[in-house]
Amino acid sequence: MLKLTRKLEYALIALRHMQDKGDTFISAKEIADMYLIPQELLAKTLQQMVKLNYIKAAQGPHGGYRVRKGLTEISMTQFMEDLEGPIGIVDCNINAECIQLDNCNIRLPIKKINNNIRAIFNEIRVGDITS
Amino acid sequence: MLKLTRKLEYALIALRHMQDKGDTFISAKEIADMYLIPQELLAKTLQQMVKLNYIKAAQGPHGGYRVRKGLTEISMTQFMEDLEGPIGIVDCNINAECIQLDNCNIRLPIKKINNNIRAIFNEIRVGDITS
DNA sequence: TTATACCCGACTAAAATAATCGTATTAATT
DNA sequence: AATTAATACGATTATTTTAGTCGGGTATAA
Repeated sequence: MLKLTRKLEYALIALRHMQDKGDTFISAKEIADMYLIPQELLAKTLQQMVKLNYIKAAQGPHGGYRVRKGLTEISMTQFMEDLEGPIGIVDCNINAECIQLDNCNIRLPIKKINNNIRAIFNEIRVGDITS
Repeated sequence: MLKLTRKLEYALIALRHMQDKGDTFISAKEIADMYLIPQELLAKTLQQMVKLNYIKAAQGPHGGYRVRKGLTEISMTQFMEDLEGPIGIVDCNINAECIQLDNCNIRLPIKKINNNIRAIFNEIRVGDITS
């Protein structure tokens, strides 16, 4: 309940590690070995972040990934939703296709809580975690 | 990601419904029918809440459940943790048995976020949702 | 030309969550 | 006393989500 996914954890760990290394390209393997993360899984996450333009990749020997400038300024909400889709503590906050419709008697207060949580992650920058 | 469980939803829906009905005993069936909740599942949740002394049960025909006074004053944190166990957006906030130990480079900032979320639920009373 | 590293889709495994079933017990009603 | 409507509760199954693996491809430095 209320858990972050491993993917997000791995992404943040990798970002922080890369950030520490400045401009040099870091391979997925190096990070995976260092933090005991399954390499293939990490690689996929990194590839996703390349597509999102969060990081830059270089192929071939001595290749790897490095963080793009400015990444640290984006909010955790955006980061998380880019990687994992919309945040919603209950489904009706996301797809609105609940069978209960108006019959639900806790919809509004739950929605408020959801907004509170979103607000937390809006206040936090990726850089607050990775630098 | 960051979802509440159905069990909690069902529990809150049921509590609110019972609260609206005051002192009369409401059967699991009535609530299940009304909100299209699987009856057996709801029943189990209600039984758990009986054990937690959140509600009172009465067996036999015209039996059912009713809310105990004072329930609305307890915090959502307590409520959620009573029903589903400790809140932790990452595992190391709960069982502390992460293979990475000190090697983890995002432990502290994540812990802060976890505290922020817990703080939200500490501020909210069950009654804020069910009354 | 070889070794290293990214790329990417398909697949499998594991864990968490959700739901069901069967049997027993309780108590109001007839 | 029998019936019926309800809770109690453990065991089991099903579903969904999350996590992880595999295989074949492409790029590039040495």
